[in-house]
Amino acid sequence: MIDLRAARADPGPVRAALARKGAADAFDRLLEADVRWRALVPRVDELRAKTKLKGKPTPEQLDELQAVKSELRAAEDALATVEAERDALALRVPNPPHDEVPDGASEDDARELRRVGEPPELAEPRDHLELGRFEMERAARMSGARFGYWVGDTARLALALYRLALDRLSAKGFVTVLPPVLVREAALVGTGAFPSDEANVYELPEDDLYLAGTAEIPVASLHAGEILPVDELPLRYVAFSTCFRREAGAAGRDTRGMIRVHQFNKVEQFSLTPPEQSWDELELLLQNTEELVHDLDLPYRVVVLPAGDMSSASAKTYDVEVWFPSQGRYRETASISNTTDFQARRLQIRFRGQHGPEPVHMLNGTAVVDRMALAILENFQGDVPAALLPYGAPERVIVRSP
RNA sequence: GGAGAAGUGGCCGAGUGGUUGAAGGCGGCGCCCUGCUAAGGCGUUAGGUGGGGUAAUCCCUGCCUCGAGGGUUCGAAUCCCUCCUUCUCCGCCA
Repeated sequence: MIDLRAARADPGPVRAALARKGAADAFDRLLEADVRWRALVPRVDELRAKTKLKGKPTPEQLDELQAVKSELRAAEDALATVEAERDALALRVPNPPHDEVPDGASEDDARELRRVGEPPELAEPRDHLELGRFEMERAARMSGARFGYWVGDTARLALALYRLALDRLSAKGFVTVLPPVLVREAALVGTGAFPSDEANVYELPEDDLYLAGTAEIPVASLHAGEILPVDELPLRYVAFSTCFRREAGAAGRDTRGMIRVHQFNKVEQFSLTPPEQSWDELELLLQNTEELVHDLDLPYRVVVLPAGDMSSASAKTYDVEVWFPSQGRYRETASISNTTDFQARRLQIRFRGQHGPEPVHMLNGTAVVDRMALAILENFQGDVPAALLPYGAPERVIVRSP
């Protein structure tokens, strides 16, 4: 949710920023509905004021009140209609991108910040399907395409990866969370996943519940509706969860292997900060992710996503992309975003500032994800980085059958 | 799944149809008092939103909000309905 009052006071810059996300039109329609809404408010307020009495009315007053009331009903209905239109439009306006975010809407428009580590020289790299045990055909017979079992050493590698990330972040003061992954619609609206990315969310209509595509969804709602004491900020969490995505619109992409599946596990960082601290916090979350990838000896690069390729909630997103030898390119394995006050407005998470309650800023970022375990398999062709050995990973992933 | 009770401001907690957006307490903030500390005194302190004024972090003013949404009534925190949540008991269960 954008700051509507600020936007109508000075719409120019907001509109220009939103145009970079392709949302200038949505913004215009919102402002137009807002104008109509504000035009109706004074009349309704005036009629409501007329209905207020301090004691029992006289018979003459009663007659007058009846007349006012029917007029008021009509005015309130009109207001409610316009208000619903305005609110629906407001949900469709994304968070304006930060000035440093590049233009463009495709992956190719991302701005590369740096490359760290050297891709390995491999004559004939085997891919993760050969190096790990995923049982994709058996999974497909059970659950369909884009599912896989992690079995044996392969599973232990993944578990060690999660434990490494959870331990590291816990040591940095992030509070560990195991959240619910079945959530109501409000949690998805609150993070901006609805209505912008509705098609990618699994729904359980019998129970009015949805499967969260990331721990960001339930963790963002942890403090929904609260006014937080300022001395408790920043609040930092690290959550482990299974993530579910329909991958609608990804037909034909990454059809081979475990790169893009409907269900995966992720360790996610999440911060709530005062507004003036959120850009430093974004760098901190990125640094945490880079440390993990670096300590896993994975070659990677960092990019800034272009305005049109970010989520609706994000003002600026860094992706950490790890080298995949079987594909000969870097692939996204982490996404770190500052949603500024966008989610905080929707979820009404505030802190008590100098001049009353203000929305906090909220940030989320991948720490580690299953896809990194695939990269580990491919970059070291089955050998396991030393950092994972204390967490129960095998020194070398051996695939046994059946 | 069945039966019952309850949801009020940052927190606790009064309030069963009309000067109640809401007593009192705690916490917070300001001032005073006291070598320091502790204690004490006085005052202040819900959120949202529309409009107006100003150099303004400010002031004036309208409206909405007592879990959410509907309804009854001239008038609802208070009565009715639906939903959500919490607690107690029973049943089931990793």
